[in-house]
Amino acid sequence: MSKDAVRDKIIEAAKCRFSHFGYGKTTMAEVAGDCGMSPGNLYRFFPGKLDIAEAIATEDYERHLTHLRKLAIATGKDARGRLRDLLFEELRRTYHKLEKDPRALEMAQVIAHERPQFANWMLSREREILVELMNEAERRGEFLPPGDKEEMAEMIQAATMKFRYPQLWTKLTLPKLERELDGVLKLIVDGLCPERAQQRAQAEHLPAA
Amino acid sequence: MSKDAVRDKIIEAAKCRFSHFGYGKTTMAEVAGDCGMSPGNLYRFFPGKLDIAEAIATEDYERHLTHLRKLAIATGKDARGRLRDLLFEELRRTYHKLEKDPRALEMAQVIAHERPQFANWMLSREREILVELMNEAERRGEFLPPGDKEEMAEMIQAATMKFRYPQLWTKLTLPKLERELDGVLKLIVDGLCPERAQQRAQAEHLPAA
DNA sequence: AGACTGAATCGTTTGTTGATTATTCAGAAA
DNA sequence: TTTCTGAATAATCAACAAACGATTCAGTCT
Repeated sequence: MSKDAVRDKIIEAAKCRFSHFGYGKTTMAEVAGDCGMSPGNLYRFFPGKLDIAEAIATEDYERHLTHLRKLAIATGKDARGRLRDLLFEELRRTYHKLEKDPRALEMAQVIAHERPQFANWMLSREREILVELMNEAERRGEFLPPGDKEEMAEMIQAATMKFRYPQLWTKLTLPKLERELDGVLKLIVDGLCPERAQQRAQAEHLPAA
Repeated sequence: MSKDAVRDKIIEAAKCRFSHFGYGKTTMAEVAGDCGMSPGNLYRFFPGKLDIAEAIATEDYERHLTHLRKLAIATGKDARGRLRDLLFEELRRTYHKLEKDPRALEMAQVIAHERPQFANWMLSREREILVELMNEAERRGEFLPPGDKEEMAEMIQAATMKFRYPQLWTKLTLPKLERELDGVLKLIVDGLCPERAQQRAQAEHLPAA
């Protein structure tokens, strides 16, 4: 069997154990046993237990990212709608995952705690997609984000941080979170700047060109 | 001595102990001793140890709120500048407090954990100030926040959540946080909506009224 | 030689016991 | 009667020991 195939087998076995009994209650010996190998041999494929969990999380997140990418460039929606879909999908996914599945919550917490860089990696991958969304918007002439797109993506992430790991921050229910996210989206997209409304009022008084 | 005076004395003694030895390492017997009374007697003034901590935090936060209120209606700054001052003050205060003072961090964590409602109370008090800021802006004709002000304040808080307890979320340094907050503020105030820029462009082509 | 095993190591978790301390309350003092 | 005390209670914490399990590596197998 190829090295990669063995790796996948280990990931599968671990995924099964982790989701059934939890990360903490799964031993390396058990995973090795499920794969028909000795515990020591696992270390030829992964540096440690945590790295197996990380591999599982990475695989899962990559799947999620391809989904988000589709939303980012979907036809039949304007840029605002696509951004909304993106952010809502993100919110719903983590909400449901952490809500109903204590195993997933445990893994998320362990990884967040032991591998702080992992969260940064996820954010940066998602930022790429936000940039894609803005590039697509520019291509379609929908959007004129002032300034650097990468920086804009960073700011969107900062402003929507509350909705990224919702249950770590608040005890709000999903509907409430969704209403708030809609509000923040509106804030981000429309702004509340003074000239804005003045301009809009001005524009309404112009004769239709 | 009046009941209130005794209460204050207890708060003073506890504040002294908490800031010197920490909440966990301070016993009710010690606080009572400092006040020249028996431990049991404390319970005629406070329901429990945690309530003393809460009273201290409340007092401290009220002081902070009056400071914020001044910033919210300060003359010589436009609404945007006042909002910026407000949010920056909030960020700097908590950053420094939690950064250099492990005792304050401990108290914040204990209260946040045992009295989840307290954080909500703080948010709602701050929201009042945001509403004041917007009312003042309206009075001065600086601002035209569309829609309900209370709701707008809620959204501003949601979008700036990351900067409220910065060290719980990230390991970013204060300068980086400040740069990000500026970016988010820009996002909030200006928005990145398509029409916005179009309108601005349009407005530039208008003859000066 | 390279792939693998499994016993030994060593850090972590778990469980236990004793001490400490928040909280209560029967009664003493005012 | 009201205010306060301090011993009694019950919950929590700290320290220590035992068990467990991640990781290593000397040695076996192919």
